[in-house]
Amino acid sequence: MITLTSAEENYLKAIYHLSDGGKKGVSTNDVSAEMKTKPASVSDMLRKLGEKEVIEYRKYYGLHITEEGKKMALQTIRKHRIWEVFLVQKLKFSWDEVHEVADALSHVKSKSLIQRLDEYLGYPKFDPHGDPIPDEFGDVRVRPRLPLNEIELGSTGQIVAVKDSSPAFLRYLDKVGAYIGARIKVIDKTEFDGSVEILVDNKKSIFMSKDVAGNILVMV
Amino acid sequence: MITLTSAEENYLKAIYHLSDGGKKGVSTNDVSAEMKTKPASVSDMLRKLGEKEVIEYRKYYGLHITEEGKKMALQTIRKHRIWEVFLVQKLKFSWDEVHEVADALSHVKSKSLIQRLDEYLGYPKFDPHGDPIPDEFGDVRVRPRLPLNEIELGSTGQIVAVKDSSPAFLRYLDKVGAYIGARIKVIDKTEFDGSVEILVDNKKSIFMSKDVAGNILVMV
DNA sequence: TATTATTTTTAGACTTATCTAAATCGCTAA
DNA sequence: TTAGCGATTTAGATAAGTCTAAAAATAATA
Ligand SMILES: [Mn+2]
Ligand SMILES: [Mn+2]
Ligand SMILES: [Mn+2]
Ligand SMILES: [Mn+2]
Repeated sequence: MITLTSAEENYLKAIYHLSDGGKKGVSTNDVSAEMKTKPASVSDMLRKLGEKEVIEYRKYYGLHITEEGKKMALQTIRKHRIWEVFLVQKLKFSWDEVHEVADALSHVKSKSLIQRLDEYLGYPKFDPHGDPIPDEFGDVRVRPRLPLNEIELGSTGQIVAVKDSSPAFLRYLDKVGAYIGARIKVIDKTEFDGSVEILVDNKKSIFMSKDVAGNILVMV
Repeated sequence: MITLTSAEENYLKAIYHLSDGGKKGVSTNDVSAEMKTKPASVSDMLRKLGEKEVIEYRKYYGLHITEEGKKMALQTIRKHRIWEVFLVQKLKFSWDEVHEVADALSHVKSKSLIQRLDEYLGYPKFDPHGDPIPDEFGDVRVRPRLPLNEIELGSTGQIVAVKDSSPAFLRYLDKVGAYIGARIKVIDKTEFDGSVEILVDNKKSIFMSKDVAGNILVMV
């Protein structure tokens, strides 16, 4: 049975995201940028993760996550997202405050803690940012979703997730009144700059830049 | 502002308990036994805690906890006990399973997490083992309480806490039907071996050895 | 009080995770 | 085809927390 330290779990989770769920190879510098640690530290960590066979690592050529690595990354992601649900739903944190705390909580080692928490929360399928929560086997419920700026003029849909979970972006969405679950309709699109205007819940109209719209994911 | 690592917090908490809340001095070996680490490791840690002035440490002569140290220990204890309440009340852990997990959770660094959790739980005053939860200023609600074996024959009272929180002891209490909050009456005492017999909630009679009775705390 | 026993500390080693500085590799542009 | 640049790894250092073995200090006992 492979066990990972908290640091190893964090690196593996970052690698899973960078590799787009295992589809792409990842470089040392990619990981360095994501983890905000120096490339030298990353090299050392990649060697360790390679020895534990959660990644396939070739010196100077980057890495690929293994099937075992994917499984473990998904379990870490599962814990992280379940804790985020708890913090927002039960403790009334706002969705821009939970990432760091959930990270710390997700490293607490206990067989039953996450099962019981999951049960307590009613087996949530998505986290506060709309990201799917893998089940205990690592299976993920995929929802087809598109960036808001790619939705056709006149179409309706529902905001289901955000690509950017940074506090700055999330607080901006709070300010303008966009939220996960909102029903939207695209009422104007400007080709020139890619900006869009949407109607939220048939009430409020919001104008947003292409940049913002590209980070909002919609299910049509 | 003094900050402690998780290990330092754990040592300081142990020291607080060993010193009976600051009343007694504590030796290196005491701490070693409590923490299950070697005396050599303890010496090193005591030096660090001394430098941070949470204890007053004289080589070869043991230590005394300082006022600042007491405050910090009480905050760690507060977090630990609040998490224990959460695990038992909300996640349905049994009271013999929560200590380790609560320990890990209590080291998560976040200004607001414990405040919000405390609020969510309705500001509990006691943990699942009947131990008082210090408030955010470190103030503790003291309840006068006596070991069950020191209660007079014929007296009534209420079980309010346990001295021994080991899983083995707690599971034994579960088995015989003793629990925090139970109304009891001492219906027999044997001078010879110190054993007692009690009536729980005017229904069930329980016979217990002096050893067991001495670890049950009663408010008369 | 002198010797022995116990307690405590020091010295040196190991592990994990990080850094800086220096060396090395691989790719690309001349 | 090779010089040079950027990416990557290696080497060596640091910090925290632990250990074992040995030294030193204190306490107990004869
Ligand atoms: Mn997150
Ligand atoms: Mn999230
Ligand atoms: Mn406890
Ligand atoms: Mn407790």
